[in-house]
Amino acid sequence: MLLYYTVMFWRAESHTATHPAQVPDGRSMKTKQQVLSEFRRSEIIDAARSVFARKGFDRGIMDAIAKEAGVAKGTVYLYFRSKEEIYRAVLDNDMEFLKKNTLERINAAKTLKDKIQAFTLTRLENAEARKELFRIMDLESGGVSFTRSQYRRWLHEPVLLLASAIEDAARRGEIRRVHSEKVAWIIADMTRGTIQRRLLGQNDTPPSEDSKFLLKFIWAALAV
Amino acid sequence: MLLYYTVMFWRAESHTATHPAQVPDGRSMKTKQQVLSEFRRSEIIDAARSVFARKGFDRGIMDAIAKEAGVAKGTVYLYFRSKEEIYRAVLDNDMEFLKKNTLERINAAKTLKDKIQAFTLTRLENAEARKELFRIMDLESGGVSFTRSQYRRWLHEPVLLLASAIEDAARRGEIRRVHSEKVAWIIADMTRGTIQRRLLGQNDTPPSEDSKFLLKFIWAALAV
DNA sequence: TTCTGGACTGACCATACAGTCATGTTATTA
DNA sequence: TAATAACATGACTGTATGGTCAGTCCAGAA
Repeated sequence: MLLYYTVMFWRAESHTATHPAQVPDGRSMKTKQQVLSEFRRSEIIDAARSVFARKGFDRGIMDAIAKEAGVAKGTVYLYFRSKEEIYRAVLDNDMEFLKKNTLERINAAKTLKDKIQAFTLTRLENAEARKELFRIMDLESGGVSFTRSQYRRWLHEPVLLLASAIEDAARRGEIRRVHSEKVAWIIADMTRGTIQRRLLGQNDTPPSEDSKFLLKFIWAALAV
Repeated sequence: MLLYYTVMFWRAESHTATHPAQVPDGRSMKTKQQVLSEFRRSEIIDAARSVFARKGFDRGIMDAIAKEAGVAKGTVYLYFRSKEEIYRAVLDNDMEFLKKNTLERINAAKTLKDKIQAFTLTRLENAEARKELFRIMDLESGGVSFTRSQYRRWLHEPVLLLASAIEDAARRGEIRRVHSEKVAWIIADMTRGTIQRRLLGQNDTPPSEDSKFLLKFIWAALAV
Protein backbone atom coordinates (compact mmCIF):
# COMPACT_ATOMS: atom_id res chain seq x y z
CA MET A 1 0.00 0.00 0.00
CA LEU A 2 2.50 2.51 1.17
CA LEU A 3 4.61 1.36 -1.74
CA TYR A 4 2.20 2.56 -4.42
CA TYR A 5 1.48 5.88 -2.81
CA THR A 6 5.16 6.51 -2.52
CA VAL A 7 5.88 5.64 -6.10
CA MET A 8 3.09 7.82 -7.41
CA PHE A 9 4.31 10.67 -5.33
CA TRP A 10 7.78 10.50 -6.77
CA ARG A 11 6.47 10.14 -10.24
CA ALA A 12 4.62 13.43 -10.00
CA GLU A 13 7.49 15.08 -8.22
CA SER A 14 10.60 14.28 -10.14
CA HIS A 15 9.46 12.35 -13.15
CA THR A 16 12.10 9.74 -13.80
CA ALA A 17 15.21 11.02 -12.18
CA THR A 18 18.03 8.52 -12.08
CA HIS A 19 20.38 10.59 -10.03
CA PRO A 20 19.52 12.25 -6.75
CA ALA A 21 17.90 15.63 -7.43
CA GLN A 22 18.37 18.64 -5.27
CA VAL A 23 15.63 20.12 -3.16
CA PRO A 24 15.61 23.77 -2.15
CA ASP A 25 17.30 23.23 1.17
CA GLY A 26 20.23 21.59 -0.58
CA ARG A 27 19.97 18.13 0.93
CA SER A 28 19.90 15.38 -1.68
CA MET A 29 16.52 14.04 -2.64
CA LYS A 30 15.77 10.41 -2.89
CA THR A 31 15.13 8.88 -6.28
CA LYS A 32 12.26 6.56 -6.85
CA GLN A 33 14.63 3.62 -6.86
CA GLN A 34 16.02 4.58 -3.51
CA VAL A 35 12.58 4.88 -2.01
CA LEU A 36 11.59 1.49 -3.34
CA SER A 37 14.83 0.02 -2.22
CA GLU A 38 14.52 1.41 1.28
CA PHE A 39 10.98 0.22 1.48
CA ARG A 40 11.95 -3.34 0.62
CA ARG A 41 14.92 -3.17 2.94
CA SER A 42 12.81 -2.22 5.89
CA GLU A 43 10.18 -4.81 5.03
CA ILE A 44 12.88 -7.44 5.06
CA ILE A 45 14.37 -6.19 8.28
CA ASP A 46 10.96 -6.24 9.94
CA ALA A 47 10.37 -9.78 8.78
CA ALA A 48 13.82 -10.84 9.92
CA ARG A 49 13.33 -9.29 13.35
CA SER A 50 10.13 -11.19 13.77
CA VAL A 51 11.57 -14.49 12.60
CA PHE A 52 14.77 -14.19 14.64
CA ALA A 53 12.76 -13.24 17.70
CA ARG A 54 10.78 -16.43 17.39
CA LYS A 55 13.51 -18.81 16.26
CA GLY A 56 16.91 -17.36 16.96
CA PHE A 57 19.65 -16.96 14.40
CA ASP A 58 20.39 -20.56 13.50
CA ARG A 59 16.79 -21.66 13.25
CA GLY A 60 15.56 -18.47 11.67
CA ILE A 61 15.31 -19.63 8.07
CA MET A 62 15.77 -17.40 5.06
CA ASP A 63 12.69 -18.85 3.38
CA ALA A 64 10.67 -17.82 6.41
CA ILE A 65 12.05 -14.31 6.33
CA ALA A 66 11.36 -13.99 2.61
CA LYS A 67 7.86 -15.33 3.01
CA GLU A 68 7.08 -13.01 5.89
CA ALA A 69 8.49 -10.07 3.93
CA GLY A 70 6.27 -11.04 1.03
CA VAL A 71 9.09 -11.50 -1.49
CA ALA A 72 10.96 -14.39 -3.04
CA LYS A 73 14.13 -15.60 -1.41
CA GLY A 74 16.22 -14.33 -4.31
CA THR A 75 14.92 -10.83 -3.68
CA VAL A 76 16.22 -10.87 -0.16
CA TYR A 77 19.68 -11.43 -1.61
CA LEU A 78 19.31 -8.36 -3.79
CA TYR A 79 19.23 -6.32 -0.61
CA PHE A 80 21.51 -8.25 1.72
CA ARG A 81 24.62 -10.29 1.05
CA SER A 82 23.92 -12.94 3.64
CA LYS A 83 21.84 -14.05 6.56
CA GLU A 84 24.41 -12.66 8.93
CA GLU A 85 24.21 -9.26 7.28
CA ILE A 86 20.47 -9.16 7.85
CA TYR A 87 20.96 -10.07 11.46
CA ARG A 88 23.53 -7.33 11.86
CA ALA A 89 21.21 -4.86 10.16
CA VAL A 90 18.39 -5.66 12.56
CA LEU A 91 20.60 -5.21 15.59
CA ASP A 92 22.47 -2.18 14.33
CA ASN A 93 19.18 -0.47 13.69
CA ASP A 94 17.46 -1.31 16.91
CA MET A 95 20.27 -1.41 19.41
CA GLU A 96 21.72 1.85 18.24
CA PHE A 97 18.32 3.46 18.72
CA LEU A 98 17.91 1.91 22.13
CA LYS A 99 21.35 3.02 23.20
CA LYS A 100 20.80 6.59 22.06
CA ASN A 101 17.39 6.70 23.63
CA THR A 102 18.79 5.54 26.94
CA LEU A 103 21.67 8.01 26.85
CA GLU A 104 19.37 10.91 26.00
CA ARG A 105 16.96 10.21 28.76
CA ILE A 106 19.69 9.78 31.34
CA ASN A 107 21.22 13.05 30.25
CA ALA A 108 17.88 14.80 30.33
CA ALA A 109 17.35 13.80 33.95
CA LYS A 110 18.77 16.18 36.53
CA THR A 111 19.17 14.28 39.78
CA LEU A 112 20.81 10.90 40.22
CA LYS A 113 17.52 9.44 41.32
CA ASP A 114 15.93 10.59 38.09
CA LYS A 115 18.86 9.31 36.08
CA ILE A 116 18.56 5.85 37.57
CA GLN A 117 14.86 5.90 36.92
CA ALA A 118 15.53 7.09 33.37
CA PHE A 119 17.78 4.11 32.80
CA THR A 120 15.42 1.45 34.10
CA LEU A 121 12.28 3.01 32.71
CA THR A 122 13.73 3.53 29.24
CA ARG A 123 14.76 -0.10 29.06
CA LEU A 124 11.45 -1.35 30.44
CA GLU A 125 9.38 0.81 28.13
CA ASN A 126 11.41 -0.11 25.10
CA ALA A 127 11.10 -3.76 26.00
CA GLU A 128 7.36 -3.27 26.07
CA ALA A 129 7.21 -1.46 22.76
CA ARG A 130 9.79 -3.61 21.01
CA LYS A 131 9.26 -7.04 22.43
CA GLU A 132 10.80 -8.71 19.41
CA LEU A 133 14.14 -7.01 19.79
CA PHE A 134 14.33 -7.95 23.43
CA ARG A 135 13.39 -11.50 22.66
CA ILE A 136 16.30 -11.68 20.26
CA MET A 137 18.63 -10.31 22.92
CA ASP A 138 17.23 -12.75 25.42
CA LEU A 139 17.53 -15.67 23.05
CA GLU A 140 20.84 -15.02 21.49
CA SER A 141 22.98 -13.00 23.85
CA GLY A 142 26.25 -14.37 22.65
CA GLY A 143 25.05 -17.30 20.62
CA VAL A 144 26.09 -15.80 17.34
CA SER A 145 29.80 -15.25 17.36
CA PHE A 146 29.94 -11.59 16.54
CA THR A 147 27.20 -10.51 18.90
CA ARG A 148 28.69 -11.23 22.28
CA SER A 149 31.08 -8.33 22.29
CA GLN A 150 28.62 -6.20 20.37
CA TYR A 151 25.90 -6.63 22.97
CA ARG A 152 28.23 -5.54 25.69
CA ARG A 153 29.26 -2.51 23.70
CA TRP A 154 25.66 -1.41 23.29
CA LEU A 155 25.06 -1.65 27.02
CA HIS A 156 28.44 -0.35 27.98
CA GLU A 157 27.96 3.33 27.21
CA PRO A 158 24.68 3.77 29.08
CA VAL A 159 26.07 1.87 32.04
CA LEU A 160 29.19 4.00 32.11
CA LEU A 161 27.11 7.14 31.91
CA LEU A 162 25.08 5.95 34.85
CA ALA A 163 28.29 5.06 36.68
CA SER A 164 29.69 8.54 36.28
CA ALA A 165 26.45 10.04 37.58
CA ILE A 166 26.72 7.78 40.60
CA GLU A 167 30.33 8.77 41.05
CA ASP A 168 29.39 12.45 41.02
CA ALA A 169 26.57 12.01 43.49
CA ALA A 170 28.83 10.10 45.83
CA ARG A 171 31.43 12.83 45.63
CA ARG A 172 28.77 15.40 46.45
CA GLY A 173 27.74 13.31 49.42
CA GLU A 174 24.23 12.68 48.14
CA ILE A 175 24.74 8.96 48.46
CA ARG A 176 27.23 6.78 50.28
CA ARG A 177 30.57 5.96 48.72
CA VAL A 178 30.31 2.98 46.41
CA HIS A 179 32.18 1.34 43.56
CA SER A 180 30.14 3.24 41.01
CA GLU A 181 30.80 1.06 37.98
CA LYS A 182 29.93 -2.14 39.78
CA VAL A 183 26.74 -0.56 41.07
CA ALA A 184 25.84 0.64 37.60
CA TRP A 185 26.29 -2.86 36.24
CA ILE A 186 24.11 -4.48 38.83
CA ILE A 187 21.43 -1.90 38.16
CA ALA A 188 21.61 -3.04 34.54
CA ASP A 189 21.41 -6.66 35.71
CA MET A 190 18.28 -6.06 37.75
CA THR A 191 16.67 -4.23 34.89
CA ARG A 192 17.43 -6.97 32.41
CA GLY A 193 16.15 -9.65 34.75
CA THR A 194 12.95 -7.72 35.33
CA ILE A 195 12.48 -7.34 31.60
CA GLN A 196 12.98 -11.04 31.04
CA ARG A 197 10.39 -11.89 33.62
CA ARG A 198 8.00 -9.47 31.94
CA LEU A 199 8.63 -11.09 28.57
CA LEU A 200 7.75 -14.45 30.07
CA GLY A 201 4.40 -12.94 30.88
CA GLN A 202 4.68 -13.28 34.64
CA ASN A 203 3.85 -9.65 35.04
CA ASP A 204 1.12 -7.48 33.60
CA THR A 205 1.74 -4.36 35.62
CA PRO A 206 2.88 -1.25 33.76
CA PRO A 207 6.64 -0.74 33.33
CA SER A 208 6.54 2.29 35.58
CA GLU A 209 5.62 0.09 38.51
CA ASP A 210 8.62 -2.18 38.06
CA SER A 211 10.77 0.85 37.57
CA LYS A 212 9.48 2.35 40.81
CA PHE A 213 10.19 -0.85 42.67
CA LEU A 214 13.73 -1.04 41.35
CA LEU A 215 14.39 2.60 42.14
CA LYS A 216 13.19 2.20 45.69
CA PHE A 217 15.43 -0.80 46.23
CA ILE A 218 18.46 0.82 44.63
CA TRP A 219 17.97 4.09 46.43
CA ALA A 220 17.71 2.37 49.77
CA ALA A 221 20.99 0.64 48.99
CA LEU A 222 22.69 3.92 48.16
CA ALA A 223 21.37 6.02 51.04
CA VAL A 224 24.08 7.60 53.14
CA MET B 1 43.07 -45.24 31.81
CA LEU B 2 40.44 -45.22 34.48
CA LEU B 3 38.58 -47.65 32.29
CA TYR B 4 41.19 -50.39 32.56
CA TYR B 5 41.67 -50.04 36.27
CA THR B 6 37.96 -50.25 36.76
CA VAL B 7 37.56 -53.30 34.61
CA MET B 8 40.39 -55.10 36.30
CA PHE B 9 38.89 -54.32 39.64
CA TRP B 10 35.60 -55.87 38.73
CA ARG B 11 37.30 -58.84 37.23
CA ALA B 12 39.02 -59.65 40.49
CA GLU B 13 35.92 -58.88 42.48
CA SER B 14 33.06 -60.66 40.81
CA HIS B 15 34.62 -62.61 37.97
CA THR B 16 32.18 -62.51 35.11
CA ALA B 17 28.88 -61.75 36.66
CA THR B 18 26.17 -60.96 34.16
CA HIS B 19 23.50 -60.03 36.63
CA PRO B 20 23.91 -57.59 39.46
CA ALA B 21 25.41 -59.36 42.46
CA GLN B 22 24.60 -58.50 46.02
CA VAL B 23 27.08 -56.93 48.35
CA PRO B 24 26.83 -57.47 52.09
CA ASP B 25 24.83 -54.35 52.77
CA GLY B 26 22.14 -55.49 50.39
CA ARG B 27 22.48 -52.77 47.76
CA SER B 28 22.86 -54.10 44.24
CA MET B 29 26.36 -54.28 42.86
CA LYS B 30 27.24 -53.04 39.46
CA THR B 31 28.20 -55.47 36.77
CA LYS B 32 31.21 -54.89 34.63
CA GLN B 33 28.95 -53.90 31.76
CA GLN B 34 27.24 -51.31 33.87
CA VAL B 35 30.54 -49.86 34.94
CA LEU B 36 31.75 -49.69 31.36
CA SER B 37 28.48 -48.25 30.23
CA GLU B 38 28.46 -45.58 32.91
CA PHE B 39 32.03 -44.73 32.11
CA ARG B 40 31.23 -44.16 28.43
CA ARG B 41 28.11 -42.23 29.31
CA SER B 42 29.99 -39.83 31.47
CA GLU B 43 32.77 -39.50 28.90
CA ILE B 44 30.18 -38.54 26.33
CA ILE B 45 28.43 -36.15 28.67
CA ASP B 46 31.73 -34.47 29.47
CA ALA B 47 32.55 -34.12 25.81
CA ALA B 48 29.09 -32.78 25.07
CA ARG B 49 29.30 -30.24 27.88
CA SER B 50 32.55 -28.99 26.50
CA VAL B 51 31.33 -28.79 22.92
CA PHE B 52 28.00 -27.17 23.78
CA ALA B 53 29.78 -24.66 26.00
CA ARG B 54 31.92 -23.60 23.07
CA LYS B 55 29.37 -23.80 20.27
CA GLY B 56 25.87 -23.86 21.67
CA PHE B 57 23.26 -26.47 20.86
CA ASP B 58 22.74 -25.88 17.16
CA ARG B 59 26.40 -25.54 16.27
CA GLY B 60 27.60 -28.22 18.63
CA ILE B 61 28.12 -31.03 16.15
CA MET B 62 27.73 -34.69 16.97
CA ASP B 63 30.96 -35.58 15.21
CA ALA B 64 32.77 -33.11 17.46
CA ILE B 65 31.22 -34.62 20.57
CA ALA B 66 32.11 -38.14 19.45
CA LYS B 67 35.64 -37.14 18.62
CA GLU B 68 36.14 -35.38 21.93
CA ALA B 69 34.71 -38.37 23.76
CA GLY B 70 37.13 -40.57 21.86
CA VAL B 71 34.49 -42.80 20.29
CA ALA B 72 32.84 -43.17 16.91
CA LYS B 73 29.64 -41.32 16.24
CA GLY B 74 27.68 -44.55 16.15
CA THR B 75 28.76 -45.30 19.70
CA VAL B 76 27.27 -42.07 20.94
CA TYR B 77 23.93 -43.28 19.64
CA LEU B 78 24.29 -46.48 21.64
CA TYR B 79 24.09 -44.37 24.75
CA PHE B 80 21.76 -41.58 23.73
CA ARG B 81 18.81 -41.51 21.40
CA SER B 82 19.46 -38.07 20.00
CA LYS B 83 21.43 -34.87 20.30
CA GLU B 84 18.64 -33.36 22.33
CA GLU B 85 18.80 -36.22 24.81
CA ILE B 86 22.51 -35.60 25.36
CA TYR B 87 21.84 -31.95 25.92
CA ARG B 88 19.14 -32.76 28.42
CA ALA B 89 21.44 -35.22 30.16
CA VAL B 90 24.16 -32.60 30.56
CA LEU B 91 21.74 -30.10 32.03
CA ASP B 92 19.82 -32.54 34.19
CA ASN B 93 23.07 -33.67 35.71
CA ASP B 94 24.61 -30.33 36.34
CA MET B 95 21.65 -28.12 37.04
CA GLU B 96 20.14 -30.55 39.46
CA PHE B 97 23.41 -30.62 41.34
CA LEU B 98 23.66 -26.86 41.30
CA LYS B 99 20.10 -26.49 42.52
CA LYS B 100 20.57 -28.93 45.39
CA ASN B 101 23.87 -27.39 46.33
CA THR B 102 22.29 -23.96 46.49
CA LEU B 103 19.31 -25.15 48.51
CA GLU B 104 21.53 -27.00 50.99
CA ARG B 105 23.78 -24.08 51.59
CA ILE B 106 20.90 -21.67 52.04
CA ASN B 107 19.31 -24.04 54.50
CA ALA B 108 22.55 -24.52 56.37
CA ALA B 109 22.88 -20.79 56.92
CA LYS B 110 21.17 -19.43 60.01
CA THR B 111 20.63 -15.72 59.55
CA LEU B 112 19.12 -14.04 56.52
CA LYS B 113 22.38 -12.30 55.85
CA ASP B 114 24.15 -15.65 55.72
CA LYS B 115 21.43 -17.11 53.53
CA ILE B 116 21.78 -14.34 50.99
CA GLN B 117 25.50 -14.80 51.02
CA ALA B 118 25.04 -18.56 50.67
CA PHE B 119 22.95 -17.98 47.56
CA THR B 120 25.33 -15.63 45.80
CA LEU B 121 28.49 -17.39 46.87
CA THR B 122 27.27 -20.83 45.89
CA ARG B 123 26.42 -19.59 42.43
CA LEU B 124 29.67 -17.68 42.05
CA GLU B 125 31.80 -20.57 43.24
CA ASN B 126 30.03 -23.06 41.06
CA ALA B 127 30.43 -20.76 38.10
CA GLU B 128 34.13 -20.73 38.81
CA ALA B 129 34.42 -24.49 39.18
CA ARG B 130 32.09 -25.34 36.35
CA LYS B 131 32.65 -22.66 33.79
CA GLU B 132 31.42 -24.82 30.96
CA LEU B 133 27.98 -25.30 32.45
CA PHE B 134 27.60 -21.59 33.01
CA ARG B 135 28.75 -20.83 29.52
CA ILE B 136 26.01 -23.09 28.23
CA MET B 137 23.45 -21.29 30.36
CA ASP B 138 24.77 -17.98 29.21
CA LEU B 139 24.79 -19.00 25.58
CA GLU B 140 21.56 -20.83 25.33
CA SER B 141 19.18 -19.56 27.96
CA GLY B 142 16.04 -20.26 26.07
CA GLY B 143 17.47 -20.86 22.63
CA VAL B 144 16.59 -24.52 22.64
CA SER B 145 12.87 -24.87 22.89
CA PHE B 146 12.63 -27.12 25.91
CA THR B 147 15.15 -25.26 28.03
CA ARG B 148 13.47 -21.96 28.61
CA SER B 149 10.96 -23.22 31.13
CA GLN B 150 13.48 -25.71 32.49
CA TYR B 151 16.02 -23.03 33.31
CA ARG B 152 13.45 -21.09 35.23
CA ARG B 153 12.44 -24.18 37.14
CA TRP B 154 16.01 -24.82 38.22
CA LEU B 155 16.35 -21.29 39.50
CA HIS B 156 12.85 -21.09 40.85
CA GLU B 157 13.24 -23.24 43.94
CA PRO B 158 16.36 -21.56 45.30
CA VAL B 159 14.83 -18.16 44.64
CA LEU B 160 11.63 -19.08 46.43
CA LEU B 161 13.59 -20.43 49.35
CA LEU B 162 15.45 -17.17 49.55
CA ALA B 163 12.16 -15.29 49.26
CA SER B 164 10.65 -17.10 52.20
CA ALA B 165 13.72 -16.37 54.31
CA ILE B 166 13.35 -12.72 53.40
CA GLU B 167 9.67 -12.86 54.26
CA ASP B 168 10.43 -14.30 57.69
CA ALA B 169 13.11 -11.75 58.45
CA ALA B 170 10.78 -8.95 57.46
CA ARG B 171 8.08 -10.33 59.72
CA ARG B 172 10.56 -10.50 62.59
CA GLY B 173 11.46 -6.90 61.93
CA GLU B 174 15.09 -7.64 61.05
CA ILE B 175 14.72 -5.89 57.73
CA ARG B 176 12.21 -3.48 56.30
CA ARG B 177 9.01 -4.74 54.72
CA VAL B 178 9.57 -5.64 51.06
CA HIS B 179 7.99 -7.69 48.32
CA SER B 180 10.11 -10.69 49.19
CA GLU B 181 9.76 -12.61 45.95
CA LYS B 182 10.65 -9.65 43.79
CA VAL B 183 13.65 -8.95 45.95
CA ALA B 184 14.76 -12.56 45.74
CA TRP B 185 14.55 -12.43 41.96
CA ILE B 186 16.62 -9.32 41.64
CA ILE B 187 19.21 -10.84 43.93
CA ALA B 188 19.34 -13.70 41.44
CA ASP B 189 19.63 -11.18 38.60
CA MET B 190 22.58 -9.42 40.16
CA THR B 191 24.30 -12.70 40.81
CA ARG B 192 23.84 -13.89 37.28
CA GLY B 193 25.08 -10.64 35.83
CA THR B 194 28.13 -10.73 38.04
CA ILE B 195 28.84 -14.29 36.95
CA GLN B 196 28.54 -13.35 33.30
CA ARG B 197 30.99 -10.52 33.73
CA ARG B 198 33.37 -12.92 35.44
CA LEU B 199 33.05 -15.38 32.58
CA LEU B 200 33.98 -12.63 30.18
CA GLY B 201 37.19 -12.34 32.10
CA GLN B 202 36.66 -8.77 33.24
CA ASN B 203 37.31 -9.83 36.78
CA ASP B 204 40.02 -11.90 38.39
CA THR B 205 39.14 -11.29 42.01
CA PRO B 206 38.00 -14.30 44.06
CA PRO B 207 34.24 -15.07 44.08
CA SER B 208 34.07 -14.21 47.77
CA GLU B 209 34.88 -10.62 46.98
CA ASP B 210 32.02 -10.25 44.50
CA SER B 211 29.75 -12.01 46.94
CA LYS B 212 30.74 -9.59 49.69
CA PHE B 213 30.06 -6.64 47.43
CA LEU B 214 26.63 -7.93 46.50
CA LEU B 215 25.76 -8.69 50.10
CA LYS B 216 26.74 -5.22 51.22
CA PHE B 217 24.60 -3.64 48.53
CA ILE B 218 21.62 -5.87 49.19
CA TRP B 219 21.84 -5.53 52.92
CA ALA B 220 21.94 -1.76 52.70
CA ALA B 221 18.80 -1.93 50.58
CA LEU B 222 17.02 -4.07 53.14
CA ALA B 223 18.03 -2.23 56.30
CA VAL B 224 15.12 -1.07 58.40
C1' DT C 1 41.58 -73.03 19.76
C1' DT C 2 37.18 -71.92 18.05
C1' DC C 3 32.88 -69.87 18.71
C1' DT C 4 29.58 -66.21 20.01
C1' DG C 5 27.21 -62.03 21.74
C1' DG C 6 27.50 -57.56 22.16
C1' DA C 7 30.19 -53.30 21.93
C1' DC C 8 32.11 -50.45 18.53
C1' DT C 9 32.94 -48.38 13.96
C1' DG C 10 32.59 -45.03 10.19
C1' DA C 11 30.90 -44.91 5.49
C1' DC C 12 26.60 -43.86 4.12
C1' DC C 13 21.75 -41.84 3.76
C1' DA C 14 18.21 -38.37 3.97
C1' DT C 15 17.16 -33.89 4.96
C1' DA C 16 17.47 -29.09 5.67
C1' DC C 17 19.01 -24.95 4.29
C1' DA C 18 22.11 -20.86 2.59
C1' DG C 19 22.93 -18.97 -1.43
C1' DT C 20 22.66 -18.78 -6.98
C1' DC C 21 21.06 -17.87 -11.48
C1' DA C 22 18.41 -18.63 -15.75
C1' DT C 23 14.06 -17.10 -16.64
C1' DG C 24 10.25 -14.21 -16.19
C1' DT C 25 7.81 -9.59 -15.34
C1' DT C 26 7.13 -4.82 -15.12
C1' DA C 27 8.24 -0.05 -15.85
C1' DT C 28 10.44 3.38 -18.68
C1' DT C 29 12.13 5.32 -22.74
C1' DA C 30 12.08 6.44 -27.56
C1' DT D 1 4.35 -0.01 -29.67
C1' DA D 2 8.89 -2.04 -29.49
C1' DA D 3 13.15 -2.10 -27.16
C1' DT D 4 15.55 -1.89 -23.04
C1' DA D 5 16.67 -1.89 -18.35
C1' DA D 6 15.76 -3.02 -13.78
C1' DC D 7 13.72 -5.81 -10.64
C1' DA D 8 11.80 -10.12 -8.95
C1' DT D 9 11.27 -15.10 -8.93
C1' DG D 10 11.74 -19.89 -7.22
C1' DA D 11 13.70 -24.17 -8.83
C1' DC D 12 18.10 -25.71 -8.21
C1' DT D 13 22.90 -26.67 -6.21
C1' DG D 14 26.32 -27.64 -2.86
C1' DT D 15 27.21 -28.49 1.69
C1' DA D 16 26.63 -29.56 6.42
C1' DT D 17 25.02 -32.62 9.61
C1' DG D 18 21.72 -35.73 12.46
C1' DG D 19 21.05 -40.25 12.49
C1' DT D 20 21.64 -45.45 10.64
C1' DC D 21 23.37 -49.97 9.91
C1' DA D 22 26.15 -53.62 7.78
C1' DG D 23 30.27 -55.10 9.09
C1' DT D 24 34.48 -55.54 12.45
C1' DC D 25 36.55 -56.69 16.68
C1' DC D 26 37.30 -58.93 20.96
C1' DA D 27 36.46 -60.69 25.75
C1' DG D 28 34.96 -64.59 27.63
C1' DA D 29 32.95 -69.36 27.16
C1' DA D 30 33.57 -74.10 26.08
